[in-house]
Amino acid sequence: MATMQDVATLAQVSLSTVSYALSGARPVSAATKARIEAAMAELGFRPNALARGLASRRSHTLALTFPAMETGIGGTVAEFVRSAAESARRHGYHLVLWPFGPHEADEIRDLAQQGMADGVLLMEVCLDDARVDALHAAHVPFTMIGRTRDTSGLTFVDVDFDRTTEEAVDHLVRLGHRRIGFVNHSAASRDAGYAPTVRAEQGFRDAMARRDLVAHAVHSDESPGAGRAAMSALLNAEPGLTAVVTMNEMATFGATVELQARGLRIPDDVSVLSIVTSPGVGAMSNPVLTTMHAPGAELGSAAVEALLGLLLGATPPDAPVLLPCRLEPGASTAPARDRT
Amino acid sequence: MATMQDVATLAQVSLSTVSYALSGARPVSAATKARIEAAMAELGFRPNALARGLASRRSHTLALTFPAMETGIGGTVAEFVRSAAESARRHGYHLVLWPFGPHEADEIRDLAQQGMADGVLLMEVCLDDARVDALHAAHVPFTMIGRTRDTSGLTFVDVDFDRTTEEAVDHLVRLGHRRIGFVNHSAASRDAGYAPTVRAEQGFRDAMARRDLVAHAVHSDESPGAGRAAMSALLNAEPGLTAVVTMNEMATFGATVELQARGLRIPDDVSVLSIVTSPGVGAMSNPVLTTMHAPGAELGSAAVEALLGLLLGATPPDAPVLLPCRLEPGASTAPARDRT
DNA sequence: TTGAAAGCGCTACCAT
DNA sequence: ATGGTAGCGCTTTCAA
Repeated sequence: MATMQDVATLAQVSLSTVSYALSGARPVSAATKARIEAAMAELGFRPNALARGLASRRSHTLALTFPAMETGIGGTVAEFVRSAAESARRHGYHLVLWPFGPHEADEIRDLAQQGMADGVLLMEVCLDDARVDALHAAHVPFTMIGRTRDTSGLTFVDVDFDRTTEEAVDHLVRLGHRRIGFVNHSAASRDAGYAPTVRAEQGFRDAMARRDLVAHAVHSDESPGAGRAAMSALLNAEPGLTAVVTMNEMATFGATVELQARGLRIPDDVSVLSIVTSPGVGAMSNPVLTTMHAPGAELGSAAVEALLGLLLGATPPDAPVLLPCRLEPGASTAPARDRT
Repeated sequence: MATMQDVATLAQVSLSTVSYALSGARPVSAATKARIEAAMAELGFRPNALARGLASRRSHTLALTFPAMETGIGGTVAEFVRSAAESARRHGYHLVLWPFGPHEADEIRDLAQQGMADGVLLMEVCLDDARVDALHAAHVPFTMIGRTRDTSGLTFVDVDFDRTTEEAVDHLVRLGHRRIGFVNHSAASRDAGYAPTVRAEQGFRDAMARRDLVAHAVHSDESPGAGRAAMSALLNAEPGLTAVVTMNEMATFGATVELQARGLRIPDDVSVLSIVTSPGVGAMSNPVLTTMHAPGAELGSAAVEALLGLLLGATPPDAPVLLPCRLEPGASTAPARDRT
């Protein structure tokens, strides 16, 4: 492998000039630059990333803590990861995956202090998250995907749950629905401080209250069976239900089954609107679900850019990035038909 | 940040002894080792990964080319990525994501030559793959996920399509089915040399031929609409069809819709067996699909271990890893009922 | 069992 | 506009 010194010798310039020609950190005459580039091409020179990192004290690598994804995650996370990796690359950075959960704050901090990454992207942040404190204390630059309860002084990107639930309810209310249910993630996730579970429910309740409507919200484990039971519970609590908002993909599939089992047609009798969904899940149902697709890709690039901003010295948290889910029309929502 | 020299000074030993105490590459007396460890703990010492990599000429990082996932990827890839990242970590390696497609062989080679990664995991390998030639020519250690047409001298892990299709057909034939269809990935993917499309169809045809059965195989784009059309084509070609094997998740959802639309019940009239599936997709249908789940996680760790083997000098390709998909019983396959 | 020192291949400062 | 050079924080010979 050719080194920078080899290039310098061949181009008959000093090593440092080659370095500057490459980084552009100081002007190099067109003539010498041309000779250097010719030499680099001839030798097939590739600058050594580790040497560069060691000398410059920047690894040009970002770390992404990769969630455990026990269950039906996948889609949204995959979109996010891919977008983050691509965005990092566009900015000349690598993305490394650190498969650590919320309880391994020390491991994450230790790795960060090994200098393999210049900053950390923290996925699936909980309302109270030990990793946040650990990284903060260690002065490791990081941005959160999601956000803790208190975000003062922290950088984050997140789904705008308030706006998403507001728009979901708005969509249904405009169709004439007034008896609307909500199938959330599991009670366990809420107890674990999983923020989306908490924020979405609050958003849904607020949106309903704003319209003087009664909010029927239930939790469901991430399985069709649990979703079916949740739908059943919802219908028992409010027999006149005409629409349901779901934020739990596996449960949604069970919920539609329960509706069918009761002889309720989608969307004629009950509208189903699935929010914060992965790409493609809407198409997996019949009829195709109306969904509000989680902005995984946008969050991925936004998170990378926020972190790079931090690295460049943007001490104050830039305008927090809050993105709503976009409505993707399907065939599972329709005007309300009274069934009381 | 404390350096190794700081530790050495505090422990009153030489820098090299600290290094050896850490790596174990040469014996260090228990007493000095204890002093060194105390010093490291006191200083909160973390060895610098870049310096280590530069000096040892090993980055302790593996690169994973991350597929573009234009289409319904997601689940299986996510499983694979997570498992690979975890396995790498267990072995003291990092996993970096390189978002490059099959046509960016040069970029992948260049990055590999920057020394940021000791080896490359190549996902979604095509039958003829430019990346394979590029990496081979550049002497970059790599292992393929999937395999090219000619695998001589190459290391790979892959789904055992022969065994998977054989077991799929076996499962159905044991249930009395003889008129069995196959819904494959798109014709475009076959034309692009996407190996699973080619290998699965061949495996299906072989399995059917072995039993003197007629193989009805069709391609379908990755969408429910295309899947529905494919199912329709299959039924028109063979009205007496009693079972269908699918290897296309989005298409599977459309296929079941087409069956229902024709008044055919699953599994009473037609059995559906979905192969090489992502986790959880079976549960998204009603009835729950019988599936053969792609061994994403197993492939991930196997791929990492194969690559690490290469790095340790295992020049000869170790026993190639070929893993079949495991049957996960659902409610979509049942004994055949003649409909001719 | 331990120490000293020569790099690894760059960046960035101090020169000129 | 260019050159010289001191590190960056380790690994790994070579010596003792």
